[in-house]
Amino acid sequence: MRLSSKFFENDPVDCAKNLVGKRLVHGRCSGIIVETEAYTANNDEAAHTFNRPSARTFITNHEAGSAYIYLNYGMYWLANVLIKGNQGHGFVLIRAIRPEKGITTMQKRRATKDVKNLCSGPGKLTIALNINGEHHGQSFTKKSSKFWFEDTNEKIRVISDRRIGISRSKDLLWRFLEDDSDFVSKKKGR
DNA sequence: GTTTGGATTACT
DNA sequence: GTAATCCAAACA
Repeated sequence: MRLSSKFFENDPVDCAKNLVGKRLVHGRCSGIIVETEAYTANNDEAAHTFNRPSARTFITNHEAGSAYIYLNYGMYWLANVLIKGNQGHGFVLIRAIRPEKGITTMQKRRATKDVKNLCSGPGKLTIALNINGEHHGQSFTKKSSKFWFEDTNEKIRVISDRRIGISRSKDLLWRFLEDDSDFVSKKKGR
């Protein structure tokens, strides 16, 4: 079952947690999400909404479940889902997936054979799945969507950790990942 | 028009 | 440890 827009009309932090274990599909490639991060439009200094008017405009002009995709460090596309909850809006950054289908295609795109290294980071998975700026603003939840999320029967132990690569609001435990997974960008320190 | 700061990755 | 590389925003 594809996730409908209802799924993304919720609290961004809950959505980030709940997306771990779901399947992300684009074309013939797919994988199980093992790592996400939440960013909220209110009171989160690390979110784009804090100092980017364009991000706030994006929220106003798009539905829950739309893709917010941007170029980071001038080289890597990062994929987010727009979340619009009653309590507040925000984004969920997809940070890592465990590859399922289309592995040879992904290996070619990423120029590596190591499956554990294919999609273990936000910039890596967009390359492997061929997601880029052309997809900015497109929907994850429509019938006509090129990419979408699916429910699964995965039994995954989800743990929370501090978000990675940000300088502000570092102490919030808004990174969600599968415990002891080999497919995440970074395991939680013990 | 110029400067600044990134939600990263691969390589040494 | 650090180079690679570019856009939006802020400033002048």
